[in-house]
Amino acid sequence: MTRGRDTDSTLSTSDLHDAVSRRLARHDYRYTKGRRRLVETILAAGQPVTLPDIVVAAPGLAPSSVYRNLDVLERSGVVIRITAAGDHAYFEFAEPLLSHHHHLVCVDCGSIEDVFLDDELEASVDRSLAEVAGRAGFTPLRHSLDLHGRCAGCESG
Amino acid sequence: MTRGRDTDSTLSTSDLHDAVSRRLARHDYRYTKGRRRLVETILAAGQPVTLPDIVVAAPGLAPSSVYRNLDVLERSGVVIRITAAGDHAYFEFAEPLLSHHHHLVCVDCGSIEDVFLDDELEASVDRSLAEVAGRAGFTPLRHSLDLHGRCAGCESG
DNA sequence: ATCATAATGAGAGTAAGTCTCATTCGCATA
DNA sequence: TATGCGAATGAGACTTACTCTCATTATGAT
Repeated sequence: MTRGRDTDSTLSTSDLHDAVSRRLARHDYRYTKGRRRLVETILAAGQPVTLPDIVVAAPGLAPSSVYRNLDVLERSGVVIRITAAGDHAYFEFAEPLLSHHHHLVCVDCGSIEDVFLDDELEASVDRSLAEVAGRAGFTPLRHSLDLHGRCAGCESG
Repeated sequence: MTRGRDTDSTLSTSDLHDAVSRRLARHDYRYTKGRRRLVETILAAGQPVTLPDIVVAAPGLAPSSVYRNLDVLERSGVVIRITAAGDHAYFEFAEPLLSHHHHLVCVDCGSIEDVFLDDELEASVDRSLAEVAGRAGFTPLRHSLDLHGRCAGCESG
């Protein structure tokens, strides 16, 4: 049973590595073995992951290095940090390494699942947000649209 | 210069206290002096606030009690917790004590400002989210739609 | 007023995340 | 391929937002 996001990803694995390498180089960071392994672990997860998720899936990676490298990847625009409720922050690939999407956030267990909306809605959301932003002198960068509720497991359990 | 959210609020101050009292009672919580003062401090702020904001604005409130009571208010549906980037969580009144709205989140200074969108867009957002949620067996409760960017102060500074 | 129970607050405790620093690695150059 | 320098690593100390504990006090019903 494959749980990866092959169908959702906009890039092949090798293209992903190329893109990550380029983004790191642009910020004078090196694409080391550990960082490559970190990227592969996030990719294999196929959904937003926490630090414990990563360390469990890749025991060779030192927690302090994972924290540091998630920060490096975030600064380089490879990864974004999702600060949801719960103890840990979640990480996943940034756009456009992963195509634009949103989250189903479970208020019970804290799990986060990716979902995709149609482009028309996205466009009207951006238009409306740009309008209110302009009114407030705010410079828009990106929007986040998440649905909070109960996942199938927590609803039935 | 008044900075309160009188114009945005759906309730008068005394109606707010009534509503809070009712919600607390529904969960067998008491509306004590400290909790009343906490609610008034959040109201006076007129925007999402952190724990330090509250303690500075109301030095009489003990931090441990404020943490506990924010939790009580959240459980009772009086307040919501916004876990944005930055060190502290933000709190503001939950809907419908405060009418449905969204946030302009500054990626530089972490400040959060409320904005309001038109009902038509909200409805189509909810419709689309309900569709993808249903597909995933997810039970929707509410959505959050935030715009991330740079506030006027950080953009010019 | 009295009582049972909930709330308070000062401080200890927990743990996610950051920092330090001695060692190791990667990459550019010869 | 060898060399050297700056970046990366990792083990653990450290910071700090937040929670827990518990003795005391306030609250609301009778």
